[in-house]
Parts: sequence; structure tokens; C-alpha cells
Amino acid sequence: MTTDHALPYLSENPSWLLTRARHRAHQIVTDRLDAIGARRYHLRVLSVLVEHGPLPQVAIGQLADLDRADLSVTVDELEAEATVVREPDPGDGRRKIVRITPDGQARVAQIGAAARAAQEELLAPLDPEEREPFIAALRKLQP
Amino acid sequence: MTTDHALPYLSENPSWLLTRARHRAHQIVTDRLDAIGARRYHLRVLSVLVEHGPLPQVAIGQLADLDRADLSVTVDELEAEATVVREPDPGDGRRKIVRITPDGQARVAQIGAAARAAQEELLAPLDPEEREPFIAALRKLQP
DNA sequence: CTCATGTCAGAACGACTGAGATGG
DNA sequence: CCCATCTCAGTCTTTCTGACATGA
Repeated sequence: MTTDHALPYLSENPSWLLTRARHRAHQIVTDRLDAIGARRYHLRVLSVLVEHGPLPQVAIGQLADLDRADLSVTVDELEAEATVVREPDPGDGRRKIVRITPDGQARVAQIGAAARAAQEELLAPLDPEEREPFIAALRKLQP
Repeated sequence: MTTDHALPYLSENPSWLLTRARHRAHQIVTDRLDAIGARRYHLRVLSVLVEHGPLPQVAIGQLADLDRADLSVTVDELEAEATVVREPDPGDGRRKIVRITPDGQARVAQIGAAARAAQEELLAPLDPEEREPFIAALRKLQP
């Protein structure tokens, strides 16, 4: 029991519980992606491309919360394995549109399977009926 | 709508929501501590000392999930501001017991107030009745 | 001898900064 | 001219590794 003015116990701090839970999530996702030779930045980029379709890099950066410098390197890597292509934006020569290639669909499906398995593993400790309220609360906490 | 085999949208990924929520929590806590010249490692160490009493560094490291190398530096800092002292363990010369000093209590209370304010700010977007289930779910997700 | 604890230096990782090239 | 986009190199912060000294 802590009083109202004392330093709260670490094990009771929501921010600490969040930090630890996300650390576990980070580990699970990293391990699952490692097993198929993919990185978390790849998942982030491909996820927004699947959700929104072909996008200029600046838009991917905003949606995936990725710095443009890191995004540049990440798209290099995805292009090297032919999962995506960079195309010039016909309407704006500064922009490069990133698009998932037909040949990349198999890779995207493979990474998608790993991502789904990771989410399942992450939420396994929760009863099915508490998952939705939990996710809804997480949404409310988004910046 | 995604199908069962597709790559899930980033915005629907629990691990992504967790990452973003913990990023916000991290920011809030860091800012509140910055304002009083404290760091997150200080909060972690002091929190377990308040919860468990004087402890050898190795135990603090386990409870606060802090590497012993980083713990060494952190205790240096807390000792420099006289918030804690290192005392030799009478029963084991390898160990150094870390204890909050009487003079350090004011500092601990100050850091505690910042920590409590941070938790309040973090959970502000949640309705009061959804906080307990949310925290309970977070607990279940701990590693 | 071995294992545990604490200390130190430095590496690894993720995230960020600043400058340059190109184009609107 | 100024601003936006992309690229590159390098910095910074946090976390982790490896080596060492001391003592159980």
C-alpha cells in the first residue's frame, strides 16, 4: 500500500507496465521476423502500403512514424529483394512512389503470416473477451 | 477489411498500438522528470527501493530490469546527489546495499509527485471505469 | 577453482540531425 | 528566391557485451 504522496511502486506504474508489455511485443515481433529474414521497419512500411496502396516516401514516413532517413534505407532494402519498386511521381518530380510489386506479394504474405502469428502470441495471455476492450483502450492512448 | 491471410494494417496491430502508447508514456515521464532534473533510471531504482527497502545492486537490477552496468552508473548519480548511499553488505563482501538516505526523502517525494502526475496524464484519455481492466490486461502481458 | 558481484570501456541498436542534390 | 523531397553521413540515447577485480 502506498499513500497518496509517496513514490508509487514500480510494479504498479501503468507506464512501467506499458514499457514491459511493449518490450515483450518487440521481442516477439523481432523474433518472428528474424526467422524469415525480415526487419521491423520492413513490416511497418509494407503494412502501410497494404493499407493505403502506393505512396510517396514522405507519406509512408508519416503513417509508419519512420524518419525519412531511415525510410530511405528501408526502401533500399525492400527494393533490393524486389518486394517494392520506386517509381517517379508523374505529378511531382521530387517524390518517389513506392509500390508493392506482383512478385513481392509472396514475400508480403510471408511477412503478414509472421506478423499475425506474433499478434496471436502477444495476446495469448488475455481472455478472448478482454482483448477488444484492451485494444480500444490502447487506441485512446495513441499520441 | 483484411482477410485472414493478408498482412494486417499497421493501425490495427496490437503490437504497434503498444509501441505507440509506450512511446507517449515514455515522453510524458521523461518530460516530467526532466523538469526536476531526474532521469527515468533514477525513478526505476528509487521505486524498487521504496517498495522493497534497502537492497544489493544485483537485486535492484532484477526488480527494475536494469543491467548491472547501467545500475552502477545510476547509483553513482543518486549517490552524488546524496539521495542514496552504498553500504557494504555485512554478510557478503561482494555486495553493496543501496539505501535511501533520510536527506534523500525530500528528493524521493519530489520524484514521486512527478511520477504520479505523469501516470495521471498518461491515463487521462481513458474513462475511469476502463482503467482497472486496462491495467489488469497489461499485467497479464508482462514477460 | 568456480561462481557471483560490481565496475568500466565500448559495441549495437533505434531514432534523430544537418547538409547536399534535385525539383516545385 | 524559398520550400519540399530524397539521400547520405554522422550523432545521440538507450541498452547490451566483454573483460576485469574482488570476494564467497
